[in-house]
This record gives sequence, structure tokens and C-alpha cells, in this order.
Amino acid sequence: MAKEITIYDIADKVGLSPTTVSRALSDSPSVRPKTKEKVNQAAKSLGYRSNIFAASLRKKSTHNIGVIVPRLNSSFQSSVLAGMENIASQAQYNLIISQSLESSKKEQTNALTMYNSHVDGLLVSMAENTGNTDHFKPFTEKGIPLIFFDRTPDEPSSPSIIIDNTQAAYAATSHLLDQGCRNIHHIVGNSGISTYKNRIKGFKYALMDRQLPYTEEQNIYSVLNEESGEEIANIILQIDPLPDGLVISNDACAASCIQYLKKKGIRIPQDIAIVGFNNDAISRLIEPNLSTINYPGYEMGEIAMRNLLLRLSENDDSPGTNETITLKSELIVRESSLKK
Amino acid sequence: MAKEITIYDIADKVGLSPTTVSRALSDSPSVRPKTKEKVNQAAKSLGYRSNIFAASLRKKSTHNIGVIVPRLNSSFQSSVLAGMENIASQAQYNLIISQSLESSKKEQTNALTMYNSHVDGLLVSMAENTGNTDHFKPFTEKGIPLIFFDRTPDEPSSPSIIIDNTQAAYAATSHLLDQGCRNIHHIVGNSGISTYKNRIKGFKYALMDRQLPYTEEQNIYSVLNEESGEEIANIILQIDPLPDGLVISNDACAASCIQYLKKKGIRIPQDIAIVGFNNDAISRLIEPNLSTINYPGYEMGEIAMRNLLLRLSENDDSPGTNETITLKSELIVRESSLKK
DNA sequence: TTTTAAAATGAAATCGATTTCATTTAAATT
DNA sequence: AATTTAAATGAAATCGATTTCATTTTAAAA
Repeated sequence: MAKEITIYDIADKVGLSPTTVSRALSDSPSVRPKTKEKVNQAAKSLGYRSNIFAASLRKKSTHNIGVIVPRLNSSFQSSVLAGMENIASQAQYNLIISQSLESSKKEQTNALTMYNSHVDGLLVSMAENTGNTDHFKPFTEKGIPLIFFDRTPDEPSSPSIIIDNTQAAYAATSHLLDQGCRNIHHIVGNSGISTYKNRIKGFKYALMDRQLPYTEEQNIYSVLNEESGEEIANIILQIDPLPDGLVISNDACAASCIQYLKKKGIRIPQDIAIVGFNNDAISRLIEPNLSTINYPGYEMGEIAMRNLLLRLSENDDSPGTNETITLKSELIVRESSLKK
Repeated sequence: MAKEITIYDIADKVGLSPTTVSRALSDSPSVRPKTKEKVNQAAKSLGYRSNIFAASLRKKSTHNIGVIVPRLNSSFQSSVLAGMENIASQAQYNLIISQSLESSKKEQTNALTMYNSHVDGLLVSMAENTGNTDHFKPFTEKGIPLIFFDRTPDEPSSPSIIIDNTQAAYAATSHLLDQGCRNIHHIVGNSGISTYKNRIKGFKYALMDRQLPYTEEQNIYSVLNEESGEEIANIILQIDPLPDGLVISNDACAASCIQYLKKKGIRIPQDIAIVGFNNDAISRLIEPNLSTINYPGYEMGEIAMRNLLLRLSENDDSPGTNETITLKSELIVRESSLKK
């Protein structure tokens, strides 16, 4: 293992003090351009790389941003991450990513690790079964910017980036009602997370606004992924009378559900009209094409990261507003919900 | 911003030296159990967290692993990352992830950033247009473990984790031949990457082994994603005579291609039989279900990370074997290729 | 009880960049 | 040319944990 070059080595080579070398390398205005050039050249020729530990030890900033997501291998989450990475790398920040795997316990461990790694800021999309947010307190207490996105706590004590889930579910449901559906069910995640709570609200309001009956039984709680589609389809098939419309909170899940329903001889949308959520690639590829809520993952990632960087650059200790940024989402109507 | 607690604060509180505190916290055998307990308790009550910079500055290890992928938001890549994260977090390592966006230039920048961030090891899946691997030299020169996965350089100077792309393409092509196809084309990534080169080999060998003609024109080079499917379909439609079989190196691309071909009145598999690559969720959901190569992303991630950690724990400076680990892949036959 | 060996603890140097404060050098002013 | 002012550089302290080497304490052996 070759020895690392330090600023002292550079200082020796160019006959200056380490102080000046340090300043030259960080492009300080109090160093002559000529000197800077000399130093930079020597640095390059020696193969110098800055020791970030020594630097961080003094500066107390890592240029690392932590991100905790439920799952890395989810089409929505990975889009968000892609957006975040894009902005972060432009600003010379690194991304430290970990996944909670929907486990509240692992989320706590992740948070602790992030804290101990001294990330400059933290972005979190919560695990489904996470009840409280105590494990994030160390961040807020130390003044480390913390922003939630998509899966946000019920009572946001920190800024959040979300879509208007109430409105989105309202739009999806209203659309089905417009298509003549009168027995709609709502497949939704089971948890205390605001995301799903609000979708349930939107579903309910859409019915109530038309003086149509709403009962809690219309919500079917389930894990939402490709695997659960069949299981959900079986539950649907046992409902009597058979529903004529479904709002399913996840496209991958909706797609596999549709596939199974079709196998069982159900016609989509004639027998059951369906709207999904996310506008995943799959929604454009299954038959019939899936109506869905377009949910801007990549943009959400970009916005969350920009917002975090903004807070980092505000070098004061201001408490910071706990605003909630709500992104637009839109209903995309395709064949799966068009009865007429 | 509250002041950080250091081992000196703990030392003061319990009336011991920082030395002993340091040793107690790292569970050194030369500290009495009683003393350890006292120190740990004080640490907890003071809200101590170790300053990793100070520690890293001395120990010269960060417990950070860098990963460079072409795209975060790809179903395959995010599975790989999920597998990596899983193993890394168990071993108390952090993942620093960045994406090259298929740009060789950005890959170089990423590599430099990783190098300057002093990652303990690096895992890389190369961008399509990356010709050489000079930008990874600093790692090998400094003895920092570097492992390539999936998209590996042509002449692996570092260990690689791949699947046998030659064999996989051979299997896909042979299957189509078994189905009676005699005019097969191969949709493949355009680049000098070994992945695609080997698939082309496999395609060719399958034909040659049956004494069937092979020409370079049978390979169609393209970007492989959902968006390019339509474009590719158009190219296919203009081939005269129309191919009766396609091997498409990516499921998402194959799916959108199938959709477009169907729109144009082509029957799958009767007119054209198709085999994809990756076993993405989409392959199980489109109609007809897509035959594909099952390509173990999650496992690949786990194996790559385990291998890297192994190299890190071998605390000697041994050159390390440049072995290539080849994972099994398998052809999954579904409707899209079954002519009989 | 004394001697010897082992276990436990501490003092101080170290890792390498940054920063405060002091000093030297150069440029501007009279 | 002498003085003032600004620009450029340097010495040394600092960040906090680790580690080497020395010292003290405790336990085991004589």
C-alpha cells in the first residue's frame, strides 16, 4: 500500500508552509494566483488526495446525505433515488442509502447508523408499520436537517414532500363513479401512514360528495406488490355482489390482480373497472392498459434533495419552517377503467 | 447546536483517562468488565456518539462501500442494490451509491468522488459506452478492493460477478430454434461491454451449432428500455422477410416492443416468437407472458458484497485473485415463444 | 510476606487539514 | 524615500479517537 500524500509533502516540495498549501488548494483569495498554480501542480504531480477525515474532523461536515427508503427495488422508490442522486451529485454531495425493508425496527437501526455516520442531512420515506418518529429526534435536536418524502409521519414535525393523496384517490374514485360504477372497493396499504390514511379519505369523500353510501368494509387492507395481486383478486371474487370498480393503491399489484381476474373470466373494465397508482411502466404494458395516478417520483426526489441542500446552505441556526410541499399528481385514464 | 460529547467528557465524568475510555468503548480485553460498564453507562447518559472522523483519521478505514451503477431506477439494478444493502448493513457497512446514467464521463467523475471519499471498497457495473477502465486504476494501485458486477470490462483486471451471458443467449436462441424459428434476430445493447459481446457470441454459436447461417446483420443494436421498444418494433417490421423469432436483451424493452407489434397486427408467438432477458415483473404480466432469462439480481448483489467484504477482512496485502464468479441463469419458457 | 508476573490504566504522540493570530512582504500613499 | 496599508505567508493550536510505551495496580507464586 503506497503512502498517502499530505499537504505537508506538498509544502516540502514547493517550499511553502502547510497553511498556504491548504489555502491554495481550497482556492482561498488570500493566496497569490501564481502560488496556487504552483501548489496545484505539485499536488497533481504527487498524486495528492485530500484526507476527508482530517478535513471533516475540523469542519464538522461530511458532504454525505443519508436516505432511508422502505425498499430499494421498487420502481417508484428507485425513481425517487435517481432524482435525489442527480441533484446531490451536482452539488458534490454523496448519497448514503439504506432500506428499512418495511421494518420499523430496521428503520430505527438505519437512523442510528446515519446519525453516527454524521450525515449532513437525512431524507426519509417511512416503513409502513412505523408508528412514531422518536428515532429521528436526535437529528432535529442536533439541528441536522430532516425531510420526509412520500411516506410521511401523521403529524409532521419536519418538512415533508408528498402528493395530495386525498385528492388523488378522490379523482380516481370519482372517475370510476363517472363510469357508472356503484360498488367500488379500495385496495390500500395497512398502516398508520398518512399516505394511505389520506387515500382512504379521498375515496370516502368522493362517495359522500355524491350522496353514495360508504362503509369501512369497502377498504381492503393488504401488502401491495406483485405477489399480493392474486391473493387480493381472490378476496375480490368472494365479495357478493361482485364489485364493479376497484381503486388499487399500487400499479404492480393492480397489474397482477388484473391478470388473475382475467384468468377467472372477469372482463376488465366491463365487469370490473380498475384504477391503479404510480404510473409504473407496467401500467402502459398490461392489457387492458391501466388507468392510474401519475405520481412524479423522479421530481419528488429532486425536490426533496434541493430542499435539503437549501436548508444546509442556510448556515444559520434558524428553526426552519416545517412546511409541507405537495406535488401535483394526475389521473391518467386508460382502457382499464373506461366502461363507456 | 448542542455541543458534541467526546471521550474526554466521559473520562472526566468517570474519573478515568481518555485512553481507558476509548478502550472500554471498543470492548478491549485489557479493560475490566466493571470499568467497561461504568464507561458505557456514562457514555449513554451523556448521549455520546463516536466521532467517526477522528477514528477514521487514525484507523484509515471508513466502513463505507461505494457502488456505481448505470441507473438507479432500473428494476434489475435496484434488485442488485437491495441485495448489496442487505449484506452491507449486516456487516455494519454503509453504502454510498452513485449512478453513471450510462455516461462514461460521469462514471469517471463518480469514481474520482468515491476515491476521494476514501471508500473501503468499490463495486461497479459499467456504463455502456465505457471503453477503458483507467479511472479505476487508483483503486487497484492503492490496494482498495474493486469488484465489477454484471457489466464488466472486456479484459477483467479485477474480480467480476456475472452470469454466463454466452450460455444464456445460447439457451434463448436454441429454444427459438427448437420452436421452428429459422429467421431469428437479436436485439442487443450497442457497446464494447462484455455482457452484450458474450450474448452475441451465444446467439451466433446456437445458430452455428445447427449449421444455420449467421450474419452480423441479425444483430440489431439499440438502447434497451421501455421507450425504445416502439422504435425497435418499427425496425423489425421493415425487415424482409419478417423475422419469425427475436431474442431481446431486456424485458422492459421486449414488453413494449411486443405491445407495439401486436398493435400492428403481428401475432406473438405465431408470427414472431420472442424471448426476453431479466425475468422482470413485467414478463409475468404482459400478454402473452414473456419467455425470458432469469437473472438473479438480488443474489448477484449479495454475492458481490460478500465477496468484497471477504477481501476487506483478509487484512493482508495479498494481490487477491482476479477470479470471475459466474452465476447460474436459466431460461424460463412462457407463452411468448411457444409456437407448438 | 516478599517477589514475580500479569492485568489494568495513563501520558503523550499521532493521524492530516483547518484556522487563529502573528509576521513578513509587497503595493500604495504622502 | 519614508510611512501607511493591504496582501501574502507562516507558526502553532485544534478537531477527537487511537495507539505506543510507560507506569501503576492486582493477582499469583515463592
